[in-house]
Amino acid sequence: MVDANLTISDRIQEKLDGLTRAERQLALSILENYPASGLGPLATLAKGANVSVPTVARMVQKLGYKGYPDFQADLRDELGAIAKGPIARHETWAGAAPTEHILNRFTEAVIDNIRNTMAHIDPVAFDQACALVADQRRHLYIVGGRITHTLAEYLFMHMQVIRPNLTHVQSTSNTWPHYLLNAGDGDVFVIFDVRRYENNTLKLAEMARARGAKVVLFTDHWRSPVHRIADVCLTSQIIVPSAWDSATTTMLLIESMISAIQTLNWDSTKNRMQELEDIFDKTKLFRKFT
Amino acid sequence: MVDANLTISDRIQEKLDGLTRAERQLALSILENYPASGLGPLATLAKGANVSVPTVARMVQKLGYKGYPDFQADLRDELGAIAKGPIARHETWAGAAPTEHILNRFTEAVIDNIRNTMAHIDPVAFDQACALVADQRRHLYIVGGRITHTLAEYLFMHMQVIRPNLTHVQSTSNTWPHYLLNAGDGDVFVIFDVRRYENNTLKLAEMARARGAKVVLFTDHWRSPVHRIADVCLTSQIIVPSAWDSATTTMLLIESMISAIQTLNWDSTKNRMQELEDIFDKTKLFRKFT
DNA sequence: ACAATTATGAAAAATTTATCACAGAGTGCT
DNA sequence: AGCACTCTGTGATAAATTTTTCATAATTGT
Repeated sequence: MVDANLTISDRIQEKLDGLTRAERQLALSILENYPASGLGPLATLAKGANVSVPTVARMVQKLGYKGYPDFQADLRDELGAIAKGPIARHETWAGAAPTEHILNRFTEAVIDNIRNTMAHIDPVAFDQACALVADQRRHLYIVGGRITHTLAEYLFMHMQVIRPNLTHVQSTSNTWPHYLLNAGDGDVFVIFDVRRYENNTLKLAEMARARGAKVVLFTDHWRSPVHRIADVCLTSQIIVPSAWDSATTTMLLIESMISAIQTLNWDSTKNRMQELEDIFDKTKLFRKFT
Repeated sequence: MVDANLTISDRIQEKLDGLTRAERQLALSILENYPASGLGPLATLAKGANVSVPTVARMVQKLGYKGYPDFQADLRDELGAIAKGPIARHETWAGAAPTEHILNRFTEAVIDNIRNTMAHIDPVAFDQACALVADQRRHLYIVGGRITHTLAEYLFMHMQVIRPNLTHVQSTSNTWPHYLLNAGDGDVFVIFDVRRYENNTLKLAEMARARGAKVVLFTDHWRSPVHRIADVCLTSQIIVPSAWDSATTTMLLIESMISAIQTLNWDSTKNRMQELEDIFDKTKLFRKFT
């Protein structure tokens, strides 16, 4: 047992730097489901963090405990102390900051956006969109606007790993008409368009449609005019306490889509990822995971 | 393990009448310091309630458990569910889709990431980071890597509106040494580095630091090696059911930061936004809001 | 008040759980 | 490229905790 006035969670975070890879992996696993996971048997904890049993024993010693049971005893004490005090209901997200701190206000707004977006989304439409984007026979065009081009790029980057035959187009660039030259029947356009909707984007969507391409639209819940011609429309709520709109919810939809498509195309994705790994290994662009 | 939707505390109270004297004595003792006392060794619990060891074993069996460890496991599960809070416990987000639909699974993971990130963030560090990035006397460099360059760009785009005197650098590009030439004392580097940590990014950070610049790091909770030299380190949890990591939580932090800085610099931001509007109006790049 | 029944606790047996010592793998350094 | 280093996991050993057994005490019904 060690000093008080400092939760074990704090202590772990503090010592995080002094820990080795496996130990840190373990420490984070403990914090992830704190404190419940630390109150179970050592072996269970080790398994949950994908580390070996002695790693746990070593880490708790580094934290200053005599052994795992000692650590558990302290955890239980802490739990007991919390339970006795006024049960502060989790109204705040960043626990250490007041409710009015921007982190809490912003996070609350984003959670609300997510809840609303998910409540109104049509899973069938989402699945359709995924199927279209996953279909390797169709050339895939990903289109972003002024603000949304970063989102478009994020999707593009991941789709590049999953499948061939795709292009990133920026509607704000004046080169996009050139891309349309090659687009045709059965191709797919994923278009991002949120407030302030862009005229260029609408034009591009119309022309793509005229050429017989499918259109998947990511927009906010006021809906870009593109939605009238889109085959599938995915809307997100984007309201936050800021002068700008939030892209977080849209990002969540994009990542869900990537995850879904990766599953649909898993065989080819797996191979392509492996190849990518090999290339990175050869170029030694990245450090080994530490 | 038994049915859900009923806390163990409830179940004990319910069965209280069916228990014998010693067992009731024990039950009340458990409830007195719930749930901490039930998570310790059986013998300790027995001693605390002044009953014998087998009494405990018998009572948990009456409650429907196979044995004491089984009882403890259920207690821990309950504890885990409480800690996650009512919002995270949401089972389905996309109401129209089944729980196993990727939208629900993914969203749940992201909410969990957000909760964890916010639980462990240091608001003081966050405020410091905001102050550094907001300070217009310092030149601001925003650095992204292979995956993170979209996030970096997103921040860059917004900061461009808020303040002058900033540069977007890509650590994967081989032009970054040129940017460092101009960097010096008192400048600020916002660096994004998540798994697979990039050697280039680390080098860049080191050199920036050597030149007397401040370093603000956005990373995942395994922490990029850059964190050792960073002045402020903001970590996000990024685990999702996918072959890739999630950028959504990091996006949330970035947007919170933008919102915070916009408030700090509100006078200048307001003017700059107005100017931007005027320019857009002139170029007629965007449709009027409909 | 006595017998039958049930509850309780002490102690031993069985099982689970934690600790220790050692060897292999991976890293970084010269 | 080779050596020394640290870190990590496997298997063996020791410790602890839980379960079971059984004898005794308390309780209830007649």
